Amino acid sequence: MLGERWTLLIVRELLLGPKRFSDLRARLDGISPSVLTERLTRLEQLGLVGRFTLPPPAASTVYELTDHGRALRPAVFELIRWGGRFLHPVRKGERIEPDWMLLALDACARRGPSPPRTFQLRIRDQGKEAILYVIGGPSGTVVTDTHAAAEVTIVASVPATLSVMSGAMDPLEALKAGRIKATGDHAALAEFPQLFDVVRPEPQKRPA
Amino acid sequence: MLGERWTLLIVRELLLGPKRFSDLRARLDGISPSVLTERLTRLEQLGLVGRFTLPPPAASTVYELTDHGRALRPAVFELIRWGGRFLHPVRKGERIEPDWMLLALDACARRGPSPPRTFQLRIRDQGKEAILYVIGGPSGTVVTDTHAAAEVTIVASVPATLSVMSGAMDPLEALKAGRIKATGDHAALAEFPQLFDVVRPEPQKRPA
DNA sequence: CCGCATCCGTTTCGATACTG
DNA sequence: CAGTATCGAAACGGATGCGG
Repeated sequence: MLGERWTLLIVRELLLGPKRFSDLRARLDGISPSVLTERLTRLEQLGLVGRFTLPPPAASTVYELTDHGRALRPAVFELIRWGGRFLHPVRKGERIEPDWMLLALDACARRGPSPPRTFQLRIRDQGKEAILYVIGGPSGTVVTDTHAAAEVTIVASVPATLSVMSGAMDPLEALKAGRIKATGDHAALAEFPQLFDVVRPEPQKRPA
Repeated sequence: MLGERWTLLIVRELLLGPKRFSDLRARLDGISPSVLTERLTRLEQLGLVGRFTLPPPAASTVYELTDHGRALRPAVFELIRWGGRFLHPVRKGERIEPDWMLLALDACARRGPSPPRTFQLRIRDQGKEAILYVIGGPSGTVVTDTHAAAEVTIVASVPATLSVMSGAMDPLEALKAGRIKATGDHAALAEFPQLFDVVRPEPQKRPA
């Protein structure tokens, strides 16, 4: 059901929420409309994706994961965690949508105890921005909104975020070097990487 | 790296141990030799698979996962767990290799506390047999050999094993009905399903 | 615009035959 | 046994068109 090209990538996109046909097309580099149609139809038949028409005035079609589809989240997260090992350093021309980082940070959030801090993270790339909250404590989570006040707000690019969360670059050094910006309790910043479990990429191998 | 057809299935096969070209071909229904060659070559370039020549007198080539490849185990396991919801009942003509069940049982083994029993399981289908040990206790595991003595030995087909482990069929009833055979402490048999965390398939939906 | 359907040149696939 | 060679069928990417 999932082994064909594009299928798991479509599921990944829809894990971020319902999307329109053209949204999916724009976020999946190189997919052709006919293939996207075919995959969505098939995923709908399989019961992994539902198709809905928004009420007026929007009145456009959106695709959304069903319960069966959402159940793929742990599998996709494990694939994301695995893929992390090949992500350093980010290659030139590699497009990483900021809100993919929501999945990446969630997939890599430390499930055990971590410092009880709340960070607001604003990830910017190519005019797009994703805002998310990373919450430490007994069980870490990553969410798109929260009532808890963030002690620190970090503004960073996608590559800078990856470097800092993976521990490849120290947050305070990144701040000094201007790679990230931060407002709030700068001291808490040093604990940020402790909120994640990242497989450190070995410097040696970097397949094409 | 993994999105193409066959690739994840090849990884799944190799998670069970090193395999020869023709073994892989026989276990992947419908793959053509040229495609298998292409996929193996690519996986080797990517550093997920290694190719080795066995010392004489065997002197044949085997393919084996590298550390990077083996790191896919959690992702494959999550996919297996997810797929379990579509596995009941087993369709006619659906070929399930007995040793795939080693992966399935391992993927679904309850990670939390479970009854401290050891079961030997002999899964037979189409003249092939897989022998494995399911060990309960504080942390359940599934292995292919153990020094612990098994309290019960179960002999079952693939579909019967799936039915019993998922809780769809009670072990003692399965025994009475002749769907499985057992030697040893029959009373312990009733605890067998407690060694697994299985997503119970909803009877409603069963996509093609 | 959005959601496709259609067409077309290219790539890839599956099946089978064949070779070192 | 481990692939390579070949060939028709299917799938793909890209462009274009078209109705709502």
